[in-house]
Amino acid sequence: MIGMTATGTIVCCTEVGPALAGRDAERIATVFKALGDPTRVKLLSLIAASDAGELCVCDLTEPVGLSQPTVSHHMKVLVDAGLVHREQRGRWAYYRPTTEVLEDATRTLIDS
Amino acid sequence: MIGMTATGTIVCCTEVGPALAGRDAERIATVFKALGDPTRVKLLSLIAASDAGELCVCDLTEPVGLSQPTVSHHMKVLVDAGLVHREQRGRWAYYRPTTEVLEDATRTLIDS
DNA sequence: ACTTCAGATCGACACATGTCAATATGACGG
DNA sequence: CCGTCATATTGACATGTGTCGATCTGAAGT
Repeated sequence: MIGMTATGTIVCCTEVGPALAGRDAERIATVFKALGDPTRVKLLSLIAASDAGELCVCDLTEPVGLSQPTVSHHMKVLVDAGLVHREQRGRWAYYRPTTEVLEDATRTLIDS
Repeated sequence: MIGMTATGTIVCCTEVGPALAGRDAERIATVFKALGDPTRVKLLSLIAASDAGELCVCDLTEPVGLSQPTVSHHMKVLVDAGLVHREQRGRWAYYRPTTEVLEDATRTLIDS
């Protein structure tokens, strides 16, 4: 926006609405940051596209071509961001996507 | 998924659909990574919420409390990700959000 | 042309992040 | 209980990232 001071100088800056609160911005950034890595994008898409709607780590290491600890680490990031839900059944850990979190983050970012 | 080998051993892993192609995953990750920082979340929300639908750098430094070079750097990241459009008018550079990119990334991630 | 002003780029620094091998944990089967 | 299997955690390392001060680039105005 272009305005003008009392002396006639053209200025650009005008007052602007308040930014998102710091905590909100950090919460939203955490969600997006979790998806800011190609490996985690692949992992989530694999789970979302699976027939059963859930997969365990052993299903995931081979498609992404990374070691088991690395996949485990990435899954923890996705869980901490609230993007997937972890359920232990016997020896295996099953992961299922929770799509609302991504939708909420996007809405909060755009609407407010 | 739980299956069983010819010898009767219970196994977990079954074949699974192919992951997103590497380039698609990287393209999507670039978009989300750009939003994976609280400062950039604030910047985009400030622009999206502004009355004119666009803002210049001088409007943005004060709300986020960072130096001009740092804000400039963050805006470049957002532009490179395709999340905002940059237009030079006179001395000022105006930024406007391009929401389709975020929607597309989300859709590609979830649907395929 | 010289100055001023908005914004971008550069160089440097501290800190975060992705990766792996090695090890720990915890569940199941014999 | 003892071994095995699936997964998590730890420690280490290279690379990436956010930030700033200093400087460069261009556009107006005088």
